[in-house]
Amino acid sequence: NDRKRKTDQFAQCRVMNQCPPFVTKTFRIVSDSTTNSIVGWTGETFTIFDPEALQQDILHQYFKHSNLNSFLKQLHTYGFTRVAQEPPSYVFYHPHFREAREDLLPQIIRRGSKKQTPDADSPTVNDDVVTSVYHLLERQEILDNRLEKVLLELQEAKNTLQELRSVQSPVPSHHNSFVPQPPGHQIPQYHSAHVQQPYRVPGARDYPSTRAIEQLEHSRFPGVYNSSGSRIDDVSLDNLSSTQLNVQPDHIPRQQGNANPPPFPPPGYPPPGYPPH
Amino acid sequence: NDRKRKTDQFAQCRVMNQCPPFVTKTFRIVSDSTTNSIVGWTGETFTIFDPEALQQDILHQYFKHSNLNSFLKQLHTYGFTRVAQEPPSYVFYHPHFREAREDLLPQIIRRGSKKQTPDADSPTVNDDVVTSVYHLLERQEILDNRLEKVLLELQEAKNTLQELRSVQSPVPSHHNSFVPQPPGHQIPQYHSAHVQQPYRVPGARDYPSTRAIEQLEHSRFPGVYNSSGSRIDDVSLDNLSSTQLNVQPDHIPRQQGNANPPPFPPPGYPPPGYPPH
Amino acid sequence: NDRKRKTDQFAQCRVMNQCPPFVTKTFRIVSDSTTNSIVGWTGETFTIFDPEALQQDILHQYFKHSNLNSFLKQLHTYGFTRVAQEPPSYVFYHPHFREAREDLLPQIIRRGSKKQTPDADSPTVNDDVVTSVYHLLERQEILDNRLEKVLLELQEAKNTLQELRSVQSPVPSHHNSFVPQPPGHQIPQYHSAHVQQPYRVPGARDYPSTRAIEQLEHSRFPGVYNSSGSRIDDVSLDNLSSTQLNVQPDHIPRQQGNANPPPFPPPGYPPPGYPPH
DNA sequence: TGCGTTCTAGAATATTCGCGG
DNA sequence: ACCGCGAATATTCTAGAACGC
Repeated sequence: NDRKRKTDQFAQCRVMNQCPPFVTKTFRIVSDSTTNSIVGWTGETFTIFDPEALQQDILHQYFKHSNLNSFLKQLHTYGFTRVAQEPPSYVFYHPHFREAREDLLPQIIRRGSKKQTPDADSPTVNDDVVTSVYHLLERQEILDNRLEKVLLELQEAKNTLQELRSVQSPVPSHHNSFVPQPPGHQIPQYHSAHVQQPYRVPGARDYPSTRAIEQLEHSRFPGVYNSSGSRIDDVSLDNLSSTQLNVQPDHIPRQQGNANPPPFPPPGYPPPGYPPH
Repeated sequence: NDRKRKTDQFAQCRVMNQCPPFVTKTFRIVSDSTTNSIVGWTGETFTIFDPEALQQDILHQYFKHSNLNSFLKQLHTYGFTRVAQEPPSYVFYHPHFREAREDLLPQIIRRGSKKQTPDADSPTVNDDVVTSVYHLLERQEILDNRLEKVLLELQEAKNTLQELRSVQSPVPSHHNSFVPQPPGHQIPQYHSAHVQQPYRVPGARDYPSTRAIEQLEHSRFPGVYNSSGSRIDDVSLDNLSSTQLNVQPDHIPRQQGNANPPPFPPPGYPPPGYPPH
Repeated sequence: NDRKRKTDQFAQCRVMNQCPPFVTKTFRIVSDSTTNSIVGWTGETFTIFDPEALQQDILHQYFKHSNLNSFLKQLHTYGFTRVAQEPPSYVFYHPHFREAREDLLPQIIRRGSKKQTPDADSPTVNDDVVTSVYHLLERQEILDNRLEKVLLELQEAKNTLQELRSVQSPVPSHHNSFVPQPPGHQIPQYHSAHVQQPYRVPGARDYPSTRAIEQLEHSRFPGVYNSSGSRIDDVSLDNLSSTQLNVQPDHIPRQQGNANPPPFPPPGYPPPGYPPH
C-alpha cells in the first residue's frame, strides 16, 4: 500500500516531466510509418533495416549530427540493448520502448541520471527484488488457476471416458493402463531432464569455473514445498494411466531412486544407422 | 554503493542476451536437416560425419573462418566433450545441447566466463527476500512443467476420446466441454514446452535483478523434485480427452521446462516480411 | 625458468621484427600507393580520406571483417590517436608509425600486451629508469626523423630561393630570413615542434587513462634537447625564405612558450592537396 | 545540472597458434 | 600426429570520460 503510493507519485512526476528529447525523438523516428523501410517496429523491438539511409536521411532531421555511432551511443546510454548479434542487423530492445506505448517513455532514463531514485527513502536495494516478487506472485496465481481448471477438466474427462468404456465394452479391464507401469517403462528422462544432475562423460573434467554453479545446483532448500507445493500434491489423479510419451528412452541408461544420482544420461552414441545417406 | 546501483540498473542488458552466438549457430548447424549427411543429431550427441564438407561448405556460412580446428576449439571452450575418437568421425556431447531443446542453450556457458559467479557481492539484500524469491521461482517452474505435461496429456486424451466416439456411435455427447475439436484446432504447438521460449507478461521487466536472483534463476536444485515433482511423473492420463480449456496462453507468462529461464520476453525479431517496402 | 625460455623465444621473435599482424597490415594499407585516394600518408600521420571506400573495398582484403569501427578499435588498441575530428576525415598518429619506416613497426605494442618487457632477466632494475631510457631513445628517433625532414625542406627551399634570385633580381637582400614573413606564411608550427606545447586539436581531450608509456612519451626529459635538439635551433636560415611546407597550420591552435610543453611533435595534418586523385 | 556528441576504453566472444600429453 | 588447452590477437558490442551547451 505504502509502496503503491510511492510508485504512483513517481509515475506522476515522470509523466509531468517529459522525458529526454532523445527518447521522444527516437520514438517518433521508429513510429514514422513513412520510413518503415529504413527503421521501424518489429514486435517488441525496433530494427534499423538500413543503417546507411538512417544516417544519411533521417538522423539530421532530429539531431545535430548524421552519425550512426552517436545514435547508437545514445541508445546504449538510455538502456537499449542490441538483441541480434549478426551484423549488419540492428535490432534494439528496451522494456519501456514499445509500439504505440508513448506512455512508457518517461520510464526510460539516462544512465547516471538522478531521476531514478525519486523516492529515496526506500533502501533502494530491494526494489528489484520486491518487484520481482510481485510479478512472481502474479504469475503464480495465473498458473494456479490454470492448473485447477485443467484438473477439473481432467476429472470430467476421466468420467466421460469411464462412461464410454463401460458402454463400449463391459469388460472391467483390470489390467488397463491405470495399473502401475512395469519397471522399465518409467517416465522417460525427457520429462525429468530438469531434475537431473549434469552428465559427465567418462574422463570429463571439472573445470574450476563450474564449481560455483554446481554447488548451487546441488544445494537444497528444504521447506519450500511445505507451503507452496502442497496443493499440487493433493491433486487426485487416481485411476489414470500413463501413456507412452513419445520418447524413446530405450537406449538411455538411467539411475533412479538414487539420492545423489548422476543426473544426465550417458549420451546416445551414434546408432548404427548413422549417418543417413 | 552508488556505483553498484548504476551497474545493476543496466545489468538487464546482459540478462536479456540469449546466449553466445556460437551456441545458437552450432545448434542451427546441427539441426539443419539439409546437411544431415555432414553433421547432425545422433541421439543425445551430435556427430560430424564429414569433417571435410563441414569445413568447406558449412563453417563459412556461420563463422568468419573455415577451419575445423577453430570450430572444435569453440566446442571445447563451451564445454562440449568428444565422446568417440575414431576419426574421421567427431561425436560431441554437452548436457545442455539436445535436439529440439533450444531452451537449454542459455545454460551452455563459456569457460572463463564471469557469468557463473556473479554472487559474493550482493550485500544488503535480505537473505529472506532472496530465499523467498528463490522459492517462488522454483515453485513456478514446477507449476509450469506440470501444467505443460497435463496439457499434453489432455490433448492425447482428447484424441483418444474422439477416436472412441467415431468408432462407437452417434452418442449424444453430453454437452460438456469435451466435444471433440475439429482437427486443426488442436492445442497449438506452442504448448510443447521443449520447443518454446519462455514468455513474460507484457511489460514484465527483468529486474536488473540483483545478482543473487539471477544466480537463483540460473541455478538448479535437484532435490526439489524428489519430494514434490516426482509424483507427477507418474500421472497417467491415458485415453482421456481434453478441451481447449479456453485459456489464451499467448498472454500467459510461462516458464516451462527451463531451469534457466531467460527473464526477458523474447524480443520480437523482425519477421520475415520486414522491412515493408 | 621454464617460463623464461618461452619469454626468450618471444623476445627473439620480436627482435626478428615480427609484430602483430594488424600493424603490418595497416602499414601496407596506408603505404599502398594505388589507394591513396582512400587512405594514405599525410606527413607524420596517416589519413583515411574515404571511410566508406576503406570499409567497402579495402578492409576485407586484409581482415576478416569490413567494419570501419573494428579497424578504428584496433588502431586505438595499438596506441594510435586521432588528431583531427572532422568526419568524414580520420587522421591518426603513432610515434612509431611513419612513412617508409617499417623498421619502427615492432615498437608498436598492443595495449595490455605482456610483451612490453621482453628483457626481463635484468634483476628488477628500476623500471622507471628502463622505461625512461626506452622513451628517450624513442623520442630521439622522432627528433632525428624530423630533423632530417626539416633539413631536406631547407635544402629545397634554399634551392628555390637561389633560383628565384638568379632569375629575379640582383638585389643582395641584406641578411636573413628574419625579415617579417607575410602573415600566414610563417614557418609552420610543424617545424618548431620541439619548442612547442603539446599539440591539441581544438576540443582534444586529455584522458586520464593514458598509461605509463604515454605519460613518458608526453613527459619531458630536460637535457634531451640540450644535446640533440638544440642544434637545429642554430640552423642558419639566413637568406632563406620559407617555402610552402605542405602544412596548413591555419586552423591549428597553438600554445607556445609554455613551460610545460607536451612532447609529441604536432602530427602532420593532411595537406590541402590531399588526397591525390 | 543535465543532455548531446565524440573519442577512447572495457568486456565478452571469436580465431589462430603452439605447446605438451 | 591427434587432442585438449593456454595464450595472444581479432572482432564486436557496450561503457567511460571529456567537453560544450
